[in-house]
Amino acid sequence: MILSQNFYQGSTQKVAKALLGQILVHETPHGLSSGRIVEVEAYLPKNDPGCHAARGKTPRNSVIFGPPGHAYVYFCYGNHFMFNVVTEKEGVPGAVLIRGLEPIKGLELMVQRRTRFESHELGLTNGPGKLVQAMGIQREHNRKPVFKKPLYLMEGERKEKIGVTTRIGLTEGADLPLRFYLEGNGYISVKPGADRFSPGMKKKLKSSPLKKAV
DNA sequence: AGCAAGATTAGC
DNA sequence: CTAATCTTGCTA
Repeated sequence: MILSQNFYQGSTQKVAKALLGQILVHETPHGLSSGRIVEVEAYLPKNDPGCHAARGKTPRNSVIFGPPGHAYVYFCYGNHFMFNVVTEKEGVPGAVLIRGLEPIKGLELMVQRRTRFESHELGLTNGPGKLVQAMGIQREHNRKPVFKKPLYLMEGERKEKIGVTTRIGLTEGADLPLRFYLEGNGYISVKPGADRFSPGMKKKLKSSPLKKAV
């Protein structure tokens, strides 16, 4: 069953956890590829400086303010796209970033889409930029519904426990525990406990070394 | 109009 | 550890 639009209209954190274990599917002329969601991050409507919507509505982020169940595809660092699903009812800005997939179908297709990097299977979908590439998600998918073909989410299964950590790579709101993942899964982008800083955060730390980031 | 920063990745 | 790479949004 394809997840219906009302699956996404709840609170962002709730939807983020509910998305773990669900299946992301993309049907293209080249074939079908799919993967199970194993890692996500929540971006909240309120008190979340890390959310793109935190500084108000702009042409780029306006889709997060719109109705739930739509894709927010964001171009980052000049090389990579991020795939988010819009949450909350219309007018309330919230989104969930998909950060890790466990490949199910279309492995060949995924490898093909990422061949130029000669990635091994584990490196195929264990990161937001990677899975977007492996699934063949593109700029055009921005603002498209994810409760309709060709790019949509299906009901999956979750047996694993949900782990929680802070979000990865943020300069603002980096201390909030809004990253959720399936414990023990091999397709998690960054292992819990590993410290990693975004270029922006490094710069920030450098300019004020005394100001320790909690 | 110009510039800095960014929800990352791969390669040294 | 750091360059790559380019769009967006802010500042002048």
